[in-house]
Amino acid sequence: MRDLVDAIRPLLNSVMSDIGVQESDWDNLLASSTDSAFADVAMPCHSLSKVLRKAPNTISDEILESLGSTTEGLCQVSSINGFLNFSADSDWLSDLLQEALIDDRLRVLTEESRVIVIDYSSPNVAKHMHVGHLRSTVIGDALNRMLTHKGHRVVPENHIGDWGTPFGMLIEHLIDMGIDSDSQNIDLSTFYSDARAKFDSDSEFSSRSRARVVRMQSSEPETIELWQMLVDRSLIHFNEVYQRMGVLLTNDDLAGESKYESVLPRIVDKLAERGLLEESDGAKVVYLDGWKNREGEPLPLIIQKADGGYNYATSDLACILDRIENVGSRDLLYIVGAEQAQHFAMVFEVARSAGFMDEGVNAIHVPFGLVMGTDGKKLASRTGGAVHLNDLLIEAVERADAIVAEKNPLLSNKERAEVAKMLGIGAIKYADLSTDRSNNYTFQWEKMLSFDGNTAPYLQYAHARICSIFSKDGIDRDSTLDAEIILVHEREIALARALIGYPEALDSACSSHSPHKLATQLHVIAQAFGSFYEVCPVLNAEDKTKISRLALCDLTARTLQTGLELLGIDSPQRM
RNA sequence: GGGCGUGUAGCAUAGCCUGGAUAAUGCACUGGCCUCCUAAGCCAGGGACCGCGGGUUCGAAUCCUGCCGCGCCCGCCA
Repeated sequence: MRDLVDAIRPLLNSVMSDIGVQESDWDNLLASSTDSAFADVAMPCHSLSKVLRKAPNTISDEILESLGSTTEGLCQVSSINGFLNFSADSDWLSDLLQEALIDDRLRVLTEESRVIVIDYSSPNVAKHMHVGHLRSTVIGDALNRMLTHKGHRVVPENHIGDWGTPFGMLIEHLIDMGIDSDSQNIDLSTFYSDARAKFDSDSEFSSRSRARVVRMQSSEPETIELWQMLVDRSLIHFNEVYQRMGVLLTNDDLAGESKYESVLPRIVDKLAERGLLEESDGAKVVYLDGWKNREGEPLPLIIQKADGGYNYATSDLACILDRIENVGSRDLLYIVGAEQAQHFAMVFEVARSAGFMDEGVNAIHVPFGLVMGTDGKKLASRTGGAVHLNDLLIEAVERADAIVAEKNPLLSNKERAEVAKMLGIGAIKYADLSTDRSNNYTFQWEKMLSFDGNTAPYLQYAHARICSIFSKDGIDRDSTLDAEIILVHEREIALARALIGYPEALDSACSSHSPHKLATQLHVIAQAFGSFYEVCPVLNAEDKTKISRLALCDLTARTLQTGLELLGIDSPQRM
């Protein structure tokens, strides 16, 4: 109810100064009511009793009287127990809805455009994408869409793991398997583990693997060619998964570790120039105040290993410099699991100390919890290994297909397949995006694919029901744009309240990087619609009411569809 | 041992940043509602010492503090 607060504030301004209360004393008292049963907006006056030396309910009574008729056409005001309660008038609500109706952006404002780099997904070359990449990819994709919608230039960066010591063994393994063979034939599900097993058991293999790393780092053409084969094979896999998931990432967004490899020595030099580097057991490290290891000794951030190799931290520092100097961004988001919180805290601190970023740069680790199985442990396959993301997505669509086939046998095979994809993928994404990302969440097929509750199918169904109203009578959706919205029934008014909360929820979701705040509001809207639709006939209503309700339906559908799209979820017309 | 996160009805969650009234939502449960626009839905009901103890405050799920449980992290992996 941000809009109502904004509308009431100027009215209170003069009243409050008249009774002798400074703006700073009441400014943040005026806010959305904690309980919508009382009011839309409320102002508790208890803290003012110190200033005015009067009882809270006397104060709220006085303010109510002073407001007089100024709130007419805006809201009803009452004074109870020291609270001023403001309830929006239906005319004011309908004015806002009509604004939204003719607005492609549904009253969502754009912000002053910033360049925002979002680092997400980050799978590893030569490995299958697995469930560990799910949340980063889904949350990152949603934030990408949401922030772009708010008017920012989002630069997605997929920091794939395509460099480092494991590539020695991977390349040698590729050679062993026959380099002439088509890279299409590389089986990513076993490639890495096969190579690792040989590396651990075969000393001849491990020694040539180590030699291969050196050749790779000196950019020996033959080695790079083999490396590129592995990368290319993996990109085909990544893109297959991304396409199936419907996320925005493409090859243009790749910013793998190999991209930064050549500038790492420069990073070391810069840190040395700043006097930050120290030597410890042959490694070059930075010690930061306040960080201690298990033994209580100073904990370093390792910049260069004793063997001369580099770590993830160094690559991250190079990334920061690149993003600020070359991409021109001052907003860096890292959609990475919560377990890496310490790593990022240290990296950001070093980057600041080294002058890579000043205080005005927002480098933010956006952490998330684990995906748990129903056994309460980190989700794993039956054999204990990581669950392949592709398999998960395929299963989601298969399960959705079976449900749709049962619920709506009339759909053609083609349409059912399309709907199943939207429902299945939507269900997985929504399950992830509808709760606070910092919680661990339990992966449950039945729950996420249920048509009841706070799920993607429930929201999609609400949308599809509205579409079917329009198609039933062959009514053009755009025909309602100039409709007069008349809110009479309490459930029409409840739906209106839900709808005007959309822009606010989106803004809140963006500023806190918490997509669930948008998801929660969409669920409120879908619920309010379901409740409205049950008792408010649309097509069978009289002229003006019918047009008004059609407009309300259209606005609801557009809000659900747009909101879901911002979460990366499609809304079928029929299901 | 230190750090980060988390704990809210049987279960899953929102609310915590920025304190406000009878703690909200979903699943499950109980009962009701289809000759009428998708019942894949809707309505009603029961169910919570908001982990525990202190503190601050007129007022604490929310802020501070101490415990407890759970998860994760704590030097050459990423």
